[in-house]
Amino acid sequence: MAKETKNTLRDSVYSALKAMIVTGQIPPGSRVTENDIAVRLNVSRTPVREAFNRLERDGLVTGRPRQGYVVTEFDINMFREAFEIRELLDGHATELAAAAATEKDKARLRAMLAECERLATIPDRTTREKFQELEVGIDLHRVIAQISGNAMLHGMLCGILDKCQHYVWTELLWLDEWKIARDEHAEIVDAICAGDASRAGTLARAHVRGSRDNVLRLLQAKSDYQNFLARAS
Amino acid sequence: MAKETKNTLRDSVYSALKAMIVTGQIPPGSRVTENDIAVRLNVSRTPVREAFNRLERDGLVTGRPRQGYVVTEFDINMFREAFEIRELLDGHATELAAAAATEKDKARLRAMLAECERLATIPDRTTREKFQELEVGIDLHRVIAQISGNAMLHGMLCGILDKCQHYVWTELLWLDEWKIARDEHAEIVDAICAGDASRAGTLARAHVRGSRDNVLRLLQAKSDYQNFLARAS
DNA sequence: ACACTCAAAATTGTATACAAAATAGCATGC
DNA sequence: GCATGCTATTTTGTATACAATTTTGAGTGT
Repeated sequence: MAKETKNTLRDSVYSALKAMIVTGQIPPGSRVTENDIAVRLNVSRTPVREAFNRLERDGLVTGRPRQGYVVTEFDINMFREAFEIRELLDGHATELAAAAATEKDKARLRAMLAECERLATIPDRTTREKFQELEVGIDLHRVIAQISGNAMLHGMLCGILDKCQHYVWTELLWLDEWKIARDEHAEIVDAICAGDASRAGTLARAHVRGSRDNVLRLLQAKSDYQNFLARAS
Repeated sequence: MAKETKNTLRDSVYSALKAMIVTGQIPPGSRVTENDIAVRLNVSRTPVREAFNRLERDGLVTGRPRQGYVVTEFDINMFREAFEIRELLDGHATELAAAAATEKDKARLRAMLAECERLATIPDRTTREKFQELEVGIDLHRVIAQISGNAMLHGMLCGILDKCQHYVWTELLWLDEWKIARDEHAEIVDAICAGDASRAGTLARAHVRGSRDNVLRLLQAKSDYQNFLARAS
């Protein structure tokens, strides 16, 4: 994941807070106060405030005047919305990337695929390694968007991926294998390397829909389970 | 334009600053200091800082540590990028809206069309009235995105529209008539009212491309003219 | 036991003071 | 005359003090 911490405290706090939220250390729905974070990171409230402001703009927290901040809870509906947009953006970015990719870009994409494959085939791998595989898999999409050459598209796609990242992670880590996703990634990269924009775009859109369905199925199962528990009590 | 000023100073400052930038009162490329704005709006630097932070996140200003803020200059390339994304989002939003619009929504869209028509046919109208026509025309797209039911899509589209608004305005205000845009808007609304999602989407995408070409032509002409001046001197 | 009031605690909103860094302008040396 | 280095100014970065508001909880009256 691209660490872009400038030298200012505000940016450090922003990165730190974002990481805590995205990785679920601060769970969705929990209330966070400026003071908590300020004390925890040993800085004053000012940089924390600014970090919160930016996170609110990112949609990762929501804050109401004089009532503090709450880590945004992502319900199934928001997830659907996000992936609907992601299908559009990712599909288009992949089309553009297929037309724009240089040899260096293609090598980079292939290297990421190889890294995924390596991480996937480690015997008795740890959670950390599964986590890394997911991370590289998501990063692949970021890099494709970057290759597309449309900086604004890249920025917006990164924003959406950040928002969904925690959910994708917490849900998908339950599975042991993502062979389908790996194969799909490989196909997309192939199409990009072949310069087949139309095919790359189609594959990318299908891939996003597939990921969405995967996570939705798990979210639904969890929801059903909780309903079952509630009814049983 | 939707005024969403909460009761906090920060939000007022944000709205005020955004309005000043979007309308070009603070021209692109100009440097703005926190103190200027603080004095101008008679508040302390704190809320101004936070407003700047949010504007930076919106992409309306760019700030580098200890060097202040600069109103983002939108070059032709960024404009192309923005409209490329807008075509995707607006097209999709319009498709969704055609499927989701209630009778009340349809009435609202038709009322906006009528308002455009009224403003366009005022004899000897002032710049203010031309300005209003453009504003309602852009708002139409915001409302369509809202009707789509995808809140995230709506938010992202509004962000892009804000970023482009100043450029669209300053360029298009040179023209006296936008009959083509008005006709296209009417067709789109018709398709939405008829529930024809596919046609509505296609029309919307074509409309965005048309608007883009209009503005690009003017931007290009201006650029050519400045090159001509530079070479003549 | 329940509801209502009021006060205290917690928390953000705003202002301001001070520190750190960058820029600009001036003076000095070559 | 030009470059270089230093200082003075400007401007943001951070901390902190205080104000405003919301929440919480205890205490009292019915």
